[in-house]
Amino acid sequence: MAYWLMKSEPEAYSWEQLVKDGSTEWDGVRNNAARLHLKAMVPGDQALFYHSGDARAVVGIMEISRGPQADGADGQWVSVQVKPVAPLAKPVTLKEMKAEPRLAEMQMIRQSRLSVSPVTDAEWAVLTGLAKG
DNA sequence: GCCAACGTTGGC
DNA sequence: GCCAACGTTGGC
Repeated sequence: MAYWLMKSEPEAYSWEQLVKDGSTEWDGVRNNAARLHLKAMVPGDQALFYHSGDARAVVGIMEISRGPQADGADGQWVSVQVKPVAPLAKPVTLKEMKAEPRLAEMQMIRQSRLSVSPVTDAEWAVLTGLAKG
């Protein structure tokens, strides 16, 4: 099983909204690197939900509930379906992540604009550990 | 409000 | 095919 990190501005679509909705289509991604990550997703994979903008923290864990399908008329882009698994007991802020040496190589730290990025098993363990406080 | 990073567009 | 200009994202 693979791990991912997906970001959204809470003003656009928040974790709370996802919980309310029960699941959502993660669409509108129009970046090639992010597209490749979406295409690599398999149902059952887990993903961190990161709030960008003012919040700047990982707030919850999602599961990929359906693999990639075409997003848009030209078939060039894809979306996946996600559902919430659990909120983090304690959100992990970007500041904490940057202060943690074991997360220094995280793709989202190295390339902050990338909206969908892979997370290694080790990084996942560290991050969920931080979330327990 | 500013700026860095990065992607895209368009002229050549 | 190159590269300057421009737009967008996201952190500070």
